Amino acid sequence: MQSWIDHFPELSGLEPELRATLDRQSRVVEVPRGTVIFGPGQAPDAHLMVLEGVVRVHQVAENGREIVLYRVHSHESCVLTTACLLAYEEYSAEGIAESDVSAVAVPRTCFEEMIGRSEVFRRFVFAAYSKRLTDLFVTIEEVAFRRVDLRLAQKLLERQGEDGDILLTHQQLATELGTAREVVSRQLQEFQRRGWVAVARGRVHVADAAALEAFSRSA
Amino acid sequence: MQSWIDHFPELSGLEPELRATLDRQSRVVEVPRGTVIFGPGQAPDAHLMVLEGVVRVHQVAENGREIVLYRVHSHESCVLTTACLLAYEEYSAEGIAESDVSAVAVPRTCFEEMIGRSEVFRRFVFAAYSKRLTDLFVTIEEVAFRRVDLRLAQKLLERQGEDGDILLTHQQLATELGTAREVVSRQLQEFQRRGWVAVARGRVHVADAAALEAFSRSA
DNA sequence: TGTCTGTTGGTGACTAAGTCACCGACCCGG
DNA sequence: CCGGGTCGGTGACTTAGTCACCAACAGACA
Repeated sequence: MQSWIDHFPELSGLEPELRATLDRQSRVVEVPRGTVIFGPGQAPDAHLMVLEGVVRVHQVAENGREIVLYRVHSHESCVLTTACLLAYEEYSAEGIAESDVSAVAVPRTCFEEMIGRSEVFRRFVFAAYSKRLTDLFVTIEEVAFRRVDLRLAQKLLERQGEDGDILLTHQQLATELGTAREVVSRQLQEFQRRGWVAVARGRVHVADAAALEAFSRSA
Repeated sequence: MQSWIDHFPELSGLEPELRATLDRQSRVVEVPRGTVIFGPGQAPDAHLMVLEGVVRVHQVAENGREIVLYRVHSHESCVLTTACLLAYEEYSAEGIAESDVSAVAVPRTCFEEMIGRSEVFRRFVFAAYSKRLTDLFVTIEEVAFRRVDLRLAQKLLERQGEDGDILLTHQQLATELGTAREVVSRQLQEFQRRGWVAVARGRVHVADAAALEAFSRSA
């Protein structure tokens, strides 16, 4: 039998009976790009596991500035929905479907049953939690200690497409790094002067990935 | 019967049978001040719940700079040990006993049994996880967007003792905020000039808490 | 008691980053 | 082809972090 569960390698060892329960009680949901999945005042009612697409989690400060905390990709579990579910806590962070997303919604009762009865499922969930914690540790270290030019170079490499293009505005890049638009503009100018990128309205083209790579590693 | 479990209000509703199991299988450990509880290359072998004392979790960058991520206080659970236990992941963060600590060590098997069988215990653990995530979100926002002088003022208020004294060096305060020692020194000078604090070697005295408070809220 | 040593904090000069105000170029709908 | 909104560029300025260095201090010890 073919099921979404097959797409999650960590769940391959799931006990047959529990696997059937999970399959029966969960359902696939489609979320259009741009939907706010959770955020201040919006608690979800099920545990979400992403099948296809990307969810971006970011923090918005009162002064309006934003920073991207992390992303949830295909075949990852969105622990923040879980945390909301189980601890009834309020978050200032917001989760947005960055592309059209298809995900599996596991109802609360089913989630709890799985956690209780399956070692495999438990390990899956806790692994997702530790990944988030580690991601956040790294983010904090980068924001606190690493120079913006190095981080920008790295981000450009991360987010370039097949053709080396990045379809983001300077403001969006600034949000990725938690810095200001002007800073990104100036750094991109410098990168362009050095021949590493070509900038156009709403787009950055990586022209010399090797040089950017070397630069981003240089400290 | 008197047990350490009584000190954890979230566990008060624990099912009697499970409570007995937990009590029987766990043991209290004493950890002297300064002990590295977990860190790169040091995975713990049990889930830790703090009875008395404080554990500081901080991140050390390659360049040697440090930042305090969060603290685990009495009657809180140290989720990072759990994450290590269940996900076998490596962390760059380090946990240190900031004072003499007494804690309860719950062995892995017992922890898993409790998670599996008790809704109350499950909720306790997940609540601890969400608290950590939220703490980290706030930390990131502060580091990325808030001025150091405001954050320093806030930190001084947080960490002053009964008598208004803070027994930390400028370097230690800098680590609390993830900034540089010189920056802290200069800000403290300015605070002293304004009559808000009195600085001495290895010590800062809060002289006008109200003014610091107003200042730290001023943006 | 004086000396030595490691720790702590002070300082100036400089670079990096963030802020503010403003402008011009571009894009799309009408 | 006009007009409003978005996007990016710029100069002047403030805030933060870095670097190199020194002086004051505390505790160990001869």
